[in-house]
Amino acid sequence: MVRVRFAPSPTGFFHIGGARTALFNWLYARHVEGIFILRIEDTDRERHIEEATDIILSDMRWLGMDWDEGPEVGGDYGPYFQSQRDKIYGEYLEILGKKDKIYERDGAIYFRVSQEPQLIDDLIRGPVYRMEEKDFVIFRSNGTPVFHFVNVVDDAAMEISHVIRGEDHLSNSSKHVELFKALGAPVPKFAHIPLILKTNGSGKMSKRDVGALVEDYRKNQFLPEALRNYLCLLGWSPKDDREIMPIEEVIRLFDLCDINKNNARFDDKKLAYMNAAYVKNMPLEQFFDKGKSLLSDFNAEAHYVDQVLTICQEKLRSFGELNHFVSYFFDENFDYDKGAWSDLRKRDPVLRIGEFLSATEGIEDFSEQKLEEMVGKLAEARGVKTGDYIHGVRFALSGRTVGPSFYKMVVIMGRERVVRRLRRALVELEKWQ
RNA sequence: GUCCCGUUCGUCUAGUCUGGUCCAGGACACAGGAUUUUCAUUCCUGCAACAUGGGUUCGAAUCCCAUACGGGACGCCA
Repeated sequence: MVRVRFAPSPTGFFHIGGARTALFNWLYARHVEGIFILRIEDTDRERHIEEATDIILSDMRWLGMDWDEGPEVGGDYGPYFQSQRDKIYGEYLEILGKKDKIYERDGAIYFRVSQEPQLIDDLIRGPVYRMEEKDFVIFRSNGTPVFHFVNVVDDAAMEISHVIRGEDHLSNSSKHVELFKALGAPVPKFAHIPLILKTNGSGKMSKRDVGALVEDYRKNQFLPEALRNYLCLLGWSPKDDREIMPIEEVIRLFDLCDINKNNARFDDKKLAYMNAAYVKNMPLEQFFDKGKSLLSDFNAEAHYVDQVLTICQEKLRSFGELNHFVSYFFDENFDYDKGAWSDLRKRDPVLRIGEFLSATEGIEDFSEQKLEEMVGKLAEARGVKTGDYIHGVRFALSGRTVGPSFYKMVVIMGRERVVRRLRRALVELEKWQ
């Protein structure tokens, strides 16, 4: 039975690198129908463990990862918080004592290394040999156990079969292999996954980098499926050029031996592209639900909101932009974009807006088709391009030169609102000419 | 400094194990163009890489060695 674990330290943040490590563990467990364990490594008692743990649990759930054993779900190998496993650590320390593998110095307990090269059986990198030269502390002089010790004891006690973790731990693995052997426990298989490098600059991504935290993406309304999909592709690929793919398909194909050896640089542009693709392909019902919750501040009629959302889906790249993208639909006091105006003014916008306004009075049916015909006739009669009307009127109605499909926008706004806004624009833009 | 890992377009990658089908494929980004409605949509086109040097071989992106470069680890942090 494959048993893997993700063992974060509750630092108060859940960063992208940790999320990817968790994801690869989860994918592998689901692929082989094994057990995915979440273990909280809270040996550093100084910190606020409850809140910090909640952040990890919440962000993992947001990304769609569930765990078979761990906090809130329990399991036969608990407790799953290291702070509650002192008794177990004491027992394992005794084993090392009986085998004469440890000694005390300055109040701390040291582990005696063998000074022989240790084999790290790595599924991604192949066999790696590394020798640990110096004895190291496993219990501090204040009586608390150290990471290397608790990590190995827990992996042994929880019968972890595969240790999937970041490559920054590869050098630690020689310590850990020695500990497993000294404890008389089977040495697990290892899979050291490549690191995620900063988008700009050198070195691995750290908590302080922009966009390094999962919560940043939640706040900015990224779709979790998109972030997850992107993370799957950082160091792994289906090898057939597919990129946007359902998680079930990733689970079906995922295997440790297909993970890349080299580090990957985080590319926020590609993530943004993926998020846009997910937004565009969202089922309309889901798009409505998500959109409505974000637009609740506008206090607009539900039907109007639905209509606005419907015409915006194809243009929207991120829900983080939704509020701004549609604000003028609901707010009569929108501003006119001065930069856009300077590009527009050579098209005689005030003249076109006036003509458009007069013409709308002549059509009974305020529909896309009629409006399009109307603009076509106007343009022909005046010898200008239809775009001149569209640009000018869009600006009058929204203060911008970009937005959803023009005729759809006009129809949804409705005659009354359109007329009111065009009149206001004529008065204000007159001064700008 | 010591030890460990890595090196294909600017970025993510396919191809490397099982050398010839690769004058290296896809995607993002970027640059042009098209859609007689803007574009932050869609489509098309273009740009662009096997780190370097040796070796093995009829033949090397693919195997071996060295160098360079990048990354990581060397805590009574995790």
